[in-house]
Amino acid sequence: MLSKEIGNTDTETQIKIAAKSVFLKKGLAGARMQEIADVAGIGRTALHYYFRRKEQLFQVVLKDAFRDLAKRTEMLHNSDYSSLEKMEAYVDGYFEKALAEPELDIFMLNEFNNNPEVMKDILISEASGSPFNILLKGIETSVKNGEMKGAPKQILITLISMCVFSFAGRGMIQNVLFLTDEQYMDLMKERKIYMKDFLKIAFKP
Amino acid sequence: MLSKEIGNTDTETQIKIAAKSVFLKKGLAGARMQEIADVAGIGRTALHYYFRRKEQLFQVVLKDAFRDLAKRTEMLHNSDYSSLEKMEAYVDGYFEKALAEPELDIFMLNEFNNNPEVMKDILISEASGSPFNILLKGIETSVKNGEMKGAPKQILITLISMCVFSFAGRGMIQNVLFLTDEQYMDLMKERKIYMKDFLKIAFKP
DNA sequence: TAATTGTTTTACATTAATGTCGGACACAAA
DNA sequence: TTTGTGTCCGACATTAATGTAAAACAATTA
Repeated sequence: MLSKEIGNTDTETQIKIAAKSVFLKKGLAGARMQEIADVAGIGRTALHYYFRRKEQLFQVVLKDAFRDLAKRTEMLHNSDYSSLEKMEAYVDGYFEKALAEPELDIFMLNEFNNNPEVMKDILISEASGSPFNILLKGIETSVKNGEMKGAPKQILITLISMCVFSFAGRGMIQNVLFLTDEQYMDLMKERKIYMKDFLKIAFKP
Repeated sequence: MLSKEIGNTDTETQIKIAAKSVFLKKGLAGARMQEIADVAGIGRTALHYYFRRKEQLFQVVLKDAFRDLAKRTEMLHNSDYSSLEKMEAYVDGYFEKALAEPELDIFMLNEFNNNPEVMKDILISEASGSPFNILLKGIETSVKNGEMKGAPKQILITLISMCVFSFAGRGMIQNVLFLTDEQYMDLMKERKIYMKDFLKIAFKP
């Protein structure tokens, strides 16, 4: 009775957490309702009671995940940093979140490729507006002001590449450089510092 | 006797081509034997005749795909370019291949994450040795010589990021920048030029 | 032509996963 | 106590995908 109240973790959020972890690892097609139920610690039919179909559950998880990703750049709103400072802040925010949940990156990358229409819907429905566009606008004005050099879109892609790939490419990186999980994590912490330095000089006019 | 003839121009390679295209789009779990058979223009059971099980077919496709990826850096062997020249050559080779088959990147990225052991096996079994290590060695000596600045591993990851993400992140890029397929392709052609320029200055001491 | 080999198809068995339905159970309000 | 509500489970029903065995077919070669 009280157990239910205290553990603010009611079944529904338990399920969402479980589903997220399974979907991140296996993708939509690879995920099994049974496994999600197991992870959530409930019966499979109870799972269906909350989310009638797998697709439905997936949509919910996807939207949440996207919101998480978007949060990584939340700090950029209303900020009056310069563009370079914004980039630094972006990197900081990004790496902080990503170090805690490295699987999210590859998942989002896949979703953007697999059902772009869905992602487009989500992008539109999120009032906040795409965080990337904020960055792009900033970069564009910086280039005009002569603070930065290069084609704005290319600069943006370079920045995103370096952030996203660092985590989405985890398997590749570890395999190629023969790194343990700890070594990888350490390398990423180092990379956060490295990138902030790098960006400062790389786009200097 | 000669029935088999040179070059399996026949069903078997037809199957491999079909399987590759389906696996690239849907992944292992999402792919259906029926669909592969359809694409190959044969019956589903004939497919089983050639490759008894889906897993087996997948392995074959995966190895071939990896070989393709590795080929992108083939030119670096035995070359006596400087490290920067090697990077340029790498970018050239990479973009050339990737522009022709953009889906390969996200596929490989996923495979490295999903079954790293398999990828490790492939890496080892390929006598050529990991192409990335050739790059890394080159970068390391360049840094020692004072031709380049920065931690070698970070430089390598930056380079790979920029190549791989450009194509693996296609969905994300198109969605965020509102690009049609043509516009995306054009942007990538532009990016190839941009990157070669960029790399030259970005790592200068 | 008959035998041999290799290929494809038909028809089926098996397995696995999803989704649904009726009830069981706990708790709360009347 | 009864009635109602929300939650969860067991037992199906359904569907879909995989894999296999045996027959049909085609092409080649003795």
